[in-house]
Amino acid sequence: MSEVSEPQLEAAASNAVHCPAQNLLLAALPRADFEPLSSHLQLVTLPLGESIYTPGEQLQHAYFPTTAIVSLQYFTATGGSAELAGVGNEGVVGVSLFMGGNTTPSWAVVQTAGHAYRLERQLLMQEFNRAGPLLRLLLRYTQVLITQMAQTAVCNCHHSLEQQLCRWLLNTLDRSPTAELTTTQELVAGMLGVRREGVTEAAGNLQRAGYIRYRRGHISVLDRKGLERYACECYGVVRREMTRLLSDIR
Amino acid sequence: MSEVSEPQLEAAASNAVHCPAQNLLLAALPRADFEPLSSHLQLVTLPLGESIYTPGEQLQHAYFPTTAIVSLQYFTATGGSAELAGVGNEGVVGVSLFMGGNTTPSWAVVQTAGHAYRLERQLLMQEFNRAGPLLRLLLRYTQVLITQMAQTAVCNCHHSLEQQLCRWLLNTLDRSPTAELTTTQELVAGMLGVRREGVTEAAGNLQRAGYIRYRRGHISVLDRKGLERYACECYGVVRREMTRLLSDIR
DNA sequence: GCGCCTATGTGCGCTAGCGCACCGACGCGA
DNA sequence: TCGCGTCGGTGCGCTAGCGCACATAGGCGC
Repeated sequence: MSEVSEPQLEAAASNAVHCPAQNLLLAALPRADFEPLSSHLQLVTLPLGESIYTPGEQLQHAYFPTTAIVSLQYFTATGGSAELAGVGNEGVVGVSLFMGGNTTPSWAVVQTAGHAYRLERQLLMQEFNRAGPLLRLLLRYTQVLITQMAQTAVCNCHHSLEQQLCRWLLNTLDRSPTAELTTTQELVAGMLGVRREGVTEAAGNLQRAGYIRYRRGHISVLDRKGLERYACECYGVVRREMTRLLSDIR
Repeated sequence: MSEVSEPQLEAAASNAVHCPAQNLLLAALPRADFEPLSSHLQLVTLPLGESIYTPGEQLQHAYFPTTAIVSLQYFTATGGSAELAGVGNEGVVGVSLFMGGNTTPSWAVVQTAGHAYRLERQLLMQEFNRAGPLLRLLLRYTQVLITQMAQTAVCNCHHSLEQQLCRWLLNTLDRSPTAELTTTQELVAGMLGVRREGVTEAAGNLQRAGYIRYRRGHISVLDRKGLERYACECYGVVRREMTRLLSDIR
């Protein structure tokens, strides 16, 4: 497990290409509600493997990813692991802040390096407690997160490793700007809670089928439709629920 | 799947032994916040197998179980099923009401017949939108639900059928007044997302070990400590999180 | 008390995925 | 350009749990 260190604050000069509206939740916030927060949003760089939070750790910030992808993971007492859900620019890391628990038994680990805006706990809670659009937005998103976890539970139980891999690839693809993912089979195995060798085999099959191509730490998706056909229902269920819950907000 | 019918409203005469405070969330509500709701809480009888809600169904009530136990379940396209979480007198069925989605892709099915108080959507939302203790209480509980689902996902992935059975028995036991559970191995199999025969074998082992005894539709827990030792960490994680999140409310 | 429905027991072949061991080879950094 | 660390490929025996088929038996309703 990587050290828990402070994410690096961006120098103001490099902010030019970044903007809070790259995060869909922040973008969905009415101007009047966004304004008071905007000056307090700090752009941070999230390197691969960084822990955003760990079990029992008191959260001090909520993170709104723009280009980074964060994975909510649990690590078992016997060294196993499993991804519970992923968070990209459609969401926020740290729902336990406003749900009231402040910590969780799981980790939030950066799965794809990138950027996020973070907001201090007090400021988030101030705005949240005004019971306005931010509250509604965050609760809606939390329901999306619940759906993801539920579907992960089902998928672990009933679907083959290959189907799960398809689901995972599609989910990650939806949060990526390109069709090229930077990750190793070892990391993917950790997400799916299976052996690395199992992923090798499944990925090999998908490559032979022409859906993906990979080499040392990179996976390119060649045929998205193909993956969708191969994937189990779980991908679609979460996808639909995500659009349903988050689209009519804007 | 059983028909979705209106739960039976209790005749006023039989209310004597029932009381909203049997539900821990309602009991935790300060008097001033409980009062305006109290006259609108309807006692309902929930028979085994009844659906409280189904995928896509617009929820009209939230249900606060007292003696009933409700199971949140997902049914796959291929006829499989899995329990995502259970709800007893510690919680509420229908969090999607106040989370804003109003429906979920899953079912809520009565797993142990009993009673619940239900509250109309509008009334719940009125009180919820006042952003007072009820809101905080319900969000806290929702985090407990999230923890349950997360742990279910992990457990499905890493722990043996026997361990999962122990976890399930303990969870159900915690929500039951007696050490005698009324359920069939077939139903339990549906909850755990495994074959009925698998449950027969696992339950047989637990019986041989002296932890439980069962006969046609009944399971008695003889040695709770034994089950706890045999169970995986998942039971404890959820249990601790539940006490942490819900105890300091009262 | 009888009959039947439904819950439970059991056996058997099968498969997915595990655990382990070891190899090959890519590509980064010096 | 070389070396080495990390990533990916492969083989093998093993086990948990599946799918199916069928036997047994508890207990409810008449």
